[in-house]
Amino acid sequence: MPIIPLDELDLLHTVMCQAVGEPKRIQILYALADGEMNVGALAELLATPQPTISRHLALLRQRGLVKAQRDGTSISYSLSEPRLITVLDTMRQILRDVLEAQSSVLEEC
Amino acid sequence: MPIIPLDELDLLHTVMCQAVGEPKRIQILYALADGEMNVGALAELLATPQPTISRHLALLRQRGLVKAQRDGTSISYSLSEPRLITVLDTMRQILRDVLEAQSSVLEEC
DNA sequence: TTCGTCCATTCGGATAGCCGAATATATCCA
DNA sequence: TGGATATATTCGGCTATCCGAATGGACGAA
Repeated sequence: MPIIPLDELDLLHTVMCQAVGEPKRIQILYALADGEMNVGALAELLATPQPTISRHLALLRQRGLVKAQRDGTSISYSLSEPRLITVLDTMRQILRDVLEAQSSVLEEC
Repeated sequence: MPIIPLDELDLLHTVMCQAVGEPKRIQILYALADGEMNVGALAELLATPQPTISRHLALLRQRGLVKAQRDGTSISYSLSEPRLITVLDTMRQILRDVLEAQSSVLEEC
């Protein structure tokens, strides 16, 4: 396989990897996997201040991973890329296997 | 779906997401997808100083995502989780579709 | 044992990302 | 219009992470 250009990997990192590079954002993505939800509901469900939720949503929205739809005075967010949940589920499965294979993985972290 | 505990998501983030949270590390993982390689070869292939490569490899090794095997005076690294490449390929596909669907995704980043 | 090679680690400075608090914007209703 | 609700943005400070340079440690050959 040829080396993938660093430009493409930078883009992959910026758009996809950085998006899941924060636990709270992963939590938001999983919450939206159950269906669209507005900002206030997300803030309450995740027990997180509303500006924090809005900032994370703005980042995900700029990357095209979630969609926003205004509904009166509130705004509902939904996943625009459900495959992202598949990716996260696969990573969770890998995580389980890695932890099982080497239960001392995190001793140095 | 119930909320995934924040503890598990923290672990997922620390072990998996953070591992791919740096373009150079993604490049290393793809290089190792073609077969095991030692540190010097990686440094040359990726045109990167050896200490930088070693630091990234140490992080991946601590998380159980690559394996190290000493061979005389050099050390060969290989993927211990080839599924990680599948995950990255899926993210690249999602990236392509997202960019196609919304070619101005990155205008605000 | 000593040197040369390969790899790992440490240190300091710089940068990027996150959060809380405060503030701004937008929509609806009276 | 004016006020109330819902969401977005900005600002300052903090922490985490990266890199380059220098150093340290391990192995093999002579």
